Order: sequence, then structure tokens, then C-alpha cells
Amino acid sequence: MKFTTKAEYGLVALADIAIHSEQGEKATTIEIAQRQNISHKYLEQILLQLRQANLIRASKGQKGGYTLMRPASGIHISDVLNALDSSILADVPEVDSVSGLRRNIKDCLWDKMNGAMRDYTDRMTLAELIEQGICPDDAGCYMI
Amino acid sequence: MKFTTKAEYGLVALADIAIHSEQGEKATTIEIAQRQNISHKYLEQILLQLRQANLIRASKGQKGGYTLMRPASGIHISDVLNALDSSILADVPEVDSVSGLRRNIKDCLWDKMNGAMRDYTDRMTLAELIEQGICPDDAGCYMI
DNA sequence: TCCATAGCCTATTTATTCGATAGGGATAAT
DNA sequence: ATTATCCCTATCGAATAAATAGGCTATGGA
Repeated sequence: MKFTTKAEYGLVALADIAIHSEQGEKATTIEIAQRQNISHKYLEQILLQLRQANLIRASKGQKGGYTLMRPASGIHISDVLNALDSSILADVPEVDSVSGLRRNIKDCLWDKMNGAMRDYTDRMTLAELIEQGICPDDAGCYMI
Repeated sequence: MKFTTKAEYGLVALADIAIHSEQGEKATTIEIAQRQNISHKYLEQILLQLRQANLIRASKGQKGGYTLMRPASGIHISDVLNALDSSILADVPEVDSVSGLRRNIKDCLWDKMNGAMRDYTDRMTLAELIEQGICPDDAGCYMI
């Protein structure tokens, strides 16, 4: 897993679309790119992935653009990260042996951390991210 | 942050050294590499970093090898990851603006996750990793 | 004393990935 | 028909990870 700018761009773009969707407007790639200061060609690829993951709806042609498929409160951060494969799930090295040190590292470190990340991002929504200062302190995201 | 094989090699090697240290034995690069199935030249670089971080002590020459600098219960996973700069701290993209979406993403996502990772690895020790099945369920590692 | 055995250190190679760029195609509104 | 927009794939450059290579230094034993 990585905290990539791609993930950040995706989240920012979705938030941008969300805000305009609420006002019944579509947001175009170029508009978003300008507002959020992102390469519009790179953003294009990102929006493509978000659409293929059914997070946004695209309309082609003139007067086209993007809107959210569902309200921002129904979009979880994990949805976005998964869609962009900036996935929470790191590529945990395969473990061949059934037990032993490698196994412990996988079970007690990599998998636990991945799990905690997933829990947290499963819980948090785009809507929460948009609202100022809403960090879910109650997240209760244990490393179980 | 990444779950690199380098970090895994480092942890495995330290555990290997720990086990031999307990029996008053030194472990050499080549022995460890063979036992743990790691490129010994790559392992050499890793052990170098671990020594420079004062996690292991090296003796040169014939009959040389490595021993732990302190007991495994005093070595925290974060010590190892930091030493190998497979640091828990992801390179969180800089945020220029004081507030806004980017800020929220940094504060509510990247920083929180980093914090949780750090907490967890600060808490867990090499000794716990070595013992079979000791996953600290009580870690109480919140995303606060 | 000499030499084999270890660690020490830096440079280089290879493969992969991230961010970005490029360019042509499809579609819908005007 | 033209224009604006999304669609899709290929490619590039830089950075990084993993591994390889090779020479240097120190230590203990023959």
C-alpha cells in the first residue's frame, strides 16, 4: 500500500465532483484539473478508473462531464483506493512455509496493518472527508 | 510506507541472530543467508544498516559474526523499520494550503494511518515476533 | 608471520512502478 | 458538420527496490 498522489488526486477529484453534483452540475475533466491543479491528462486516466468502478457517471459529448453515482456519504474511502488500486492491500510477499518467522511477520505485521488500514478506510466516507475537520476520532480502528 | 522484502529480510535476520545470541553464538552473514534463503550480498547491506543503527554488534575476522546489542524484548519493530528506512512514515505529499481538501486528506487519512502504523510497530517487539502466534490483540492501536 | 575468514563500504545493474505525456477514436449537443 | 467531451492504449522519464559485484579492512588461527 502506498499513499500515492494518484489516490490523492482521485479523492480530490471525487470531492470536486461531489460538490458540483449537489448543485446539479456536471464537472468536466479539464475544469477539475484546473480547479485542483492536476495534469488533466493524468486526471483523465484516474477518472476512467473511477467510472469503471461505478463511483462516477460520465456523459459524453458537449455539455458532458461527471456526476457522482451515489451520494458522497455512500462512497467509502476504501472504494476509491481500491478503484485506483492504490489499494490498501500492500503486496505482501508470499509465504511458502506454513509456519516460522516469515509466517509470523505476515500474520502479525503485514496482514494486521493491512487490516487496520482497510477497516479505517472502510469506515470513512467521502462526505466525511469533505466536511472540514471531520476526523473520526471514534473510528475505533483496532489492530485486531 | 511499504511492506518491502528488505524489511522482511531485516526482521528475519534479526530474529535469526536473536536465536543464536541466546545460545552465546555469533551468526555470520552467510549462515543467515543460507538458513533464511536470502541473497547473502543483499543481506550484507541490510546487516550493515542494522549495525549502524546499533541493533546488532559485529565482530570481524575469523570466528566473527553478529550478536544482538540488546535483548530481543528491547528491540521494537519500529526500530528495525526505521533503521532500514523501510520507514513506517510514508512520504506524505506536502500540502501547501492551510485548509481545504488536500489538508483534510493529509490530516484525516495519511497522517492518521501513519500514526497507527507507528503506534503498532512501536509497541511490538522482536521477541513477540519470534514467539509463535503472539499477535498482540490488545494492541489497542487506535486511529486517534 | 601469513593467510583465510569474516565484516565494511560503495558502485553498478536490472526490474518495476509512479507520475505524466501523447494521440487517436467514439459520442453527444449545437 | 463541428465542437466539446469522454474513452482507451501506448509510451516515456524518473525514482526506487532488489540484487550483484568487487575491492578494502580487521581478526584469529596455523
